[in-house]
Amino acid sequence: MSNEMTIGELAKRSGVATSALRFYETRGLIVSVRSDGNQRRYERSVLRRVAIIRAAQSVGLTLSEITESFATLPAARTPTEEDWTRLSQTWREALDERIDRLNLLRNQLTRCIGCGCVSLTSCGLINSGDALGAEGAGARRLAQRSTAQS
Amino acid sequence: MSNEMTIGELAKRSGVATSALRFYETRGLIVSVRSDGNQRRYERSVLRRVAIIRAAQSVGLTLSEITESFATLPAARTPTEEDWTRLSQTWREALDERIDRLNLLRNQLTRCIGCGCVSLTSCGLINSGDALGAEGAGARRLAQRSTAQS
DNA sequence: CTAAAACATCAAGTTAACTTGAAGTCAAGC
DNA sequence: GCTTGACTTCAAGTTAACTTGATGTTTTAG
Repeated sequence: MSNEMTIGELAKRSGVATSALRFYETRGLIVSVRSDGNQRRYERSVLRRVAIIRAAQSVGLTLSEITESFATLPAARTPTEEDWTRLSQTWREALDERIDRLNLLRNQLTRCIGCGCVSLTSCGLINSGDALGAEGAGARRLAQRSTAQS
Repeated sequence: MSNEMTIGELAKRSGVATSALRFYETRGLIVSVRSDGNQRRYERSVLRRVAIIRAAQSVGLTLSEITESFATLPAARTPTEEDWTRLSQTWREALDERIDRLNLLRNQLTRCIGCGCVSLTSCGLINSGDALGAEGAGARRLAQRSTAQS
C-alpha cells in the first residue's frame, strides 16, 4: 500500500509506455524520486498528471504547450482540484478556437461544393488570406497555414 | 503568355516555397515537364493543385492522405471541376468527423469543469476508452489517443 | 541464493514535412 | 560576353514525440 509506484506500474495504469514516461520526465512534465537502487518511484498524483497530459494531447496540444500550462501550477504543493480545473478552462478555450477554425473551413468548403467552384480566384477556403509567414524548418503543426494567392 | 510557369513563378503565386514544391514532386503530388535546360515548367493547372494541397493540409490532412485522395483523380486528363468537387466532398466528411471528435472532447471537458472533478475514475475525457493500441515509432498525429485507465 | 523480470542509461532510429547548404548549370539583362 | 539571379541535384539538418537497442544493475520469486 505504499504511496509509490514503479515505472512499470505507472505505465500499466496510465496506458503510457515506460519509454514515454521517461521521456516526459526529461521534458519536465512529470517527476519521480529514486529508490535505493536508483529506480524511479512515482507519487500517486503522477497518475493523474499523466492522464491529463494524454487528454491534452488528444485535443491537439503539443507537449510544449502542456509544459507551459503546467508551469502555471503551484510548484511547491501537489495541485488541487481547483488548480486542475483552472487548467482545463484554459484548454477549453484553445479547443473552442480550434473547433471554430475547423467549422469555418468546413463551411467554406461547403460553399465551394455548392457553387461547384473550387476556384482559385474566388474560393475562400483556398484563398483564405491568413498568411502566417515562414517559421523555420521542422515538422508543421495542424492548421497553420493556407497561403495561396491569385 | 505561355501555359507554363517556372518553379519560381509557381512559388510566388502559390505562396509555397520552391523547396516544398520540389518536395511535393518527389512525393508525386504534382508533376512538371522539363525545359531544354532541365528546368521545371509547370502547367497552369498545377497552381490549383498546389492550392488544394495546402487547403487540405490546413484542415488536418497529411500528405499521404492527400496523395491517396489524388489517386482517385483521373490520371490521364487534367481534373475537371467535378473531379475536384468529388474530392472536396470526401474531405468534408473527414472534417466533420474531426469536428465531432473535438466537440465531444470539449463537452466532456466542460462536464469536468462543471463538476470540478477532473477525476481519474469518473472523467470521461481522461478515461475515454478509445484505446488505439501501439502504432510504431515516429511522430504522433492529432487526436490519436487518450488511453488512461483506472 | 540464483535466475528471470524489471529497471537504468545513453545513443541512435523513426515519421512528417520540409529547409538549408554545397556545388554546379541556365537564362536574362546590359 | 559576362555577371547576376534563378534553377538543378543531392545530402544532411530540423522538430516533435517517442521507440528501439545495447549494455549493465535491481528486484523478486522460487
